[in-house]
Amino acid sequence: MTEIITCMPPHPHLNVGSSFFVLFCVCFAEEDSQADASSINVVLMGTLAKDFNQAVNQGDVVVASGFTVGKSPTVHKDKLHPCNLLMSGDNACIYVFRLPPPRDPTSPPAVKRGPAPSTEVSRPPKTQKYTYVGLGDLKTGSVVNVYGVVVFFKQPFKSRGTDFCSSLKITDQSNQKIGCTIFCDKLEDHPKIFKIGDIVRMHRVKTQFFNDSITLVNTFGFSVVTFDGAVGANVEPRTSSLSFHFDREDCRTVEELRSWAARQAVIPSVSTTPLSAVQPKAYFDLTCQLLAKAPIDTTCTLLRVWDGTRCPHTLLKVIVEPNVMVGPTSFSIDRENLIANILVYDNHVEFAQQLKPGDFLRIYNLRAIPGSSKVPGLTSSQSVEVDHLAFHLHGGTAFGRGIRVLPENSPDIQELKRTIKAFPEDDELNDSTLLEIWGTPPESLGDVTAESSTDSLRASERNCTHDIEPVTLSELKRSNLGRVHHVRAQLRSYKPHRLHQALKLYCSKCTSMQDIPDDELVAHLFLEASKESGPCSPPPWLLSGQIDAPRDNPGSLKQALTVHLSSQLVSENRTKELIFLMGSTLEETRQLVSGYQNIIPVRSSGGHLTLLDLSAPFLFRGRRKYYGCRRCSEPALRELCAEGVELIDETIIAKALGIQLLQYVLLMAFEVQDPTDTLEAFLWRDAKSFFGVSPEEVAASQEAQNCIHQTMDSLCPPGGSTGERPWLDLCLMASRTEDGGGQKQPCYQICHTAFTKPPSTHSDPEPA
DNA sequence: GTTTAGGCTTCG
Repeated sequence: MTEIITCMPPHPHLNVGSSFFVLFCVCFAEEDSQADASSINVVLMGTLAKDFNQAVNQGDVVVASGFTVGKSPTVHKDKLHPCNLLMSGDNACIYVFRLPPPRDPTSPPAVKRGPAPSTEVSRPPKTQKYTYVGLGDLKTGSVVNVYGVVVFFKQPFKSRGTDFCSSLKITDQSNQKIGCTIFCDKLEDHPKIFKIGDIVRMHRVKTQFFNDSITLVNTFGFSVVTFDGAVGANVEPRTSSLSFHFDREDCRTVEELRSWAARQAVIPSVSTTPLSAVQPKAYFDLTCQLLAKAPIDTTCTLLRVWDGTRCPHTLLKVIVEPNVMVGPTSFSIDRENLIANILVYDNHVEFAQQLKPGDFLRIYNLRAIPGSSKVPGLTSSQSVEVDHLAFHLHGGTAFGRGIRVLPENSPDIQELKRTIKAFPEDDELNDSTLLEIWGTPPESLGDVTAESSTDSLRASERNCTHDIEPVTLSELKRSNLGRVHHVRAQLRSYKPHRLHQALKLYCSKCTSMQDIPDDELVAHLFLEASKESGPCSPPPWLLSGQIDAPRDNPGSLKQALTVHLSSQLVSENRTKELIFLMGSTLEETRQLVSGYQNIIPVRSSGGHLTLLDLSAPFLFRGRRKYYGCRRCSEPALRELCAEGVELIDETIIAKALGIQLLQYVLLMAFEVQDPTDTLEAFLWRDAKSFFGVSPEEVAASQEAQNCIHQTMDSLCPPGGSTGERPWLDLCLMASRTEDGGGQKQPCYQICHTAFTKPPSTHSDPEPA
C-alpha cells in the first residue's frame, strides 16, 4: 500500500497528447534506511491513467497490482527508487482510498468532485445517515442533530472565555422555541444567519436543562449549515465547511420548514427598513453598502452607508479629518444626500475595523435618534446640526445588535444593487450631473463633429453628445461646478513627463490609486518567495511537476522549476493555458510567458501553497502583468473552474483567487490655455479614448508607449513656441473635490475627447 | 472532553 505524495502530469514540455501518468509514492511496506529509495515512481498508461487522474487526490492511499517492475530512467534526476512500477496491460489495477479528513472523523468524506466510476479505480462506499430529532422530542443529556427555523439570533460576539458565542432561538413544527448557544473560536464555524426565518441544521449539539427549559449547546464535532427561509428560494447551504452531508431529504426538510414557517407567520413581513422608511426613535435593521468609514475615537466609529433610498428626515452630518477617512472623503451633492452616517459604539468598533468600503452590510437593531447629540472627540459647533436624525448602533448585543457582511449574491443584496444602480457613478474625479448630461439624446452629434472636422488645425475632437457652445477658460472658471463644458485651448504643459509615473493601478472597489510597484521590489519579492519554496502540500486539484528553468546563458546549468497544473486542465490537454509556478525569479517568470498563457507565481508558506504578496503581480499573461488590491482582495488558492471556459483570462483567474483586480490607468495633468486664462485639467478615465490605446497596453508594449510620446510631442513640441501648438477641442467635466486639508476646490477632467492628428501646417493663434 | 452564555435596547 502506498500513499501518494506527488501526482505529476506528463512533463509539460513533453507531448501532452499521450495519456500517461507518473506518480511519486511513499511505500510504507519498505522499511529502509535509505530515504531516497522509500519513494518509487509508478507509471500509468492509457485509460487507467485517465480514470486514475479523475479519482485521485494527494494524500490518498492507493493499492497497485498487476504491474511490472522496470528500471527507473529518472533515478539520477529524481533520486527516487532505482526501479519503477509499470502499470499497463489487462492485469494492471489500482485502487484509490480516501482517508477521512483528520478534523472530523465521523463525517462522511468531502465530495467536491464527482468520482469517476471505473472497474479499475474504485472507492470504498460512503454511507452515513443523519437522524434529526424534532424540537418537541428533545431529552436532557443527549447529543442530537436538529433542524429549526431561526426566530431570534445574535451575531457571534466575543465571550469572556476563549471563543466567540452565537446565541439563537429556533423552532419547528412542534412549536417549541429552543434556545441555542454556540461556542467556536473561529467565526466561520458559526451559523451564517442573516435574518429571522433562516433555517439552520446543526449536527452534534447537546441538550441541557436551564431555567426550566431545554437548551442546545454545541459539542465535539459540531457543525452547522444555514439556509434562506424564503419559500421558493434556492436551497443553498451556507457553510464554510469543506465536508458536509446534504441530500434530497435535507432539501425536503428545508422546504417543509419553509412552508410551515410561512403559514405560522414566524417570519416578520418586513425584515429590514430602507432609509426612506426610517421612523425617528425606532429600532430597525438596515441593509446597505458601506461607502466610507472613519474612526472617531476608541469607542466610536463612523460608517458612511447608503441603500439608494432617501431618508425624508435631515440626517446627521459628522465632520472628520479627511486623512482618517477610509474610502472617498467626499461625494457629489446628490449622493451626499443619500448617505447615512452611522455611529457604532463599543464592541462594534472592533468589527467595524474589518469592514471595507464597498462591503454590503446588514446592521441589526440600529437606532434612529432625533434631535442633537454630541459626537465624541468633536466640539459641539463642529459636530451637529440641530433637528437631524442620528443613527446609532449602541454598545452591547441586546436584541441581536450587530453588523454582518452579506455576500454579494444574497437576494437582498441583489435587490439593493438594483436600487443603487439607478444612481450614477461617483468618485472624487467624477460628478453625478455628468451622467444626466450623458443622457442627452445624440441629435446634436452631427453639428459637433462637423464643426471639428472643418478645422484642419485641430488636434483633438470631442466625441460627446452635449449640445453646448464652447466657452473661454475664464468663463469656465466662473461657471457652476457639476457640469460639462466645451473649450478650445492649447496645451501649455503637462505632467508627469515620464510615462511610468503617469501609469497607475486603480481599484474600482475602494477607488484607491497606487503606483505600479517597481521591478526591483517585485524581483525581491520573487527572490524571497523562492527561498521558502520548501516542501509543501498543494491542494488536491493540482498536479505537480517540473519544468526546465530558462537558462541565463547556454553554458549555465540546467535547473528545474516546480510547477503545478490544474488536474482538470491536464485532463483536457490544456496544459499550456495555466500554470502555478514556484521558486522562479522575476526574470525566469518573464521568459516563461511565451510558453504558457497564464502564469500564477506561487510559494510555499508553512507547508502550504500560497500566492505571493500582492505587491507582486499575481498573474503574468504574455507581456501583461496583473495586480490585485491589497485592501479589497481576499486571496486564496482556489480551484479554477475552467470547464466550458474557452479563454482563461485575468478576470476569471482573479475571481477564482479572490482577488480584486486592479486596473491600469493613465493619470496626467494638462495645463491648458487660451487667450483668457489657464487651467489644469486631468486626463484619467477617458485617457484610452484620448490616446487611442489602453493604459493596459501602455504598461506592456513599447509601441503603445511610443504612441503616447508622439501624441504628447505633437501637442506640446519640446522647445516649441506656443504658436506652434495645435488647438484642442475639449470636453471638460467640472466637479468639486476635496484637497488634503478638507478644502473644497474645483476639479476639471477631460472626457469624451480623442486626439486626432498633428496639424500639418503652422497655425495662427486661434480666436476663442 | 474546560470555559464562555443563558436574548430582552440607550453613556454616546
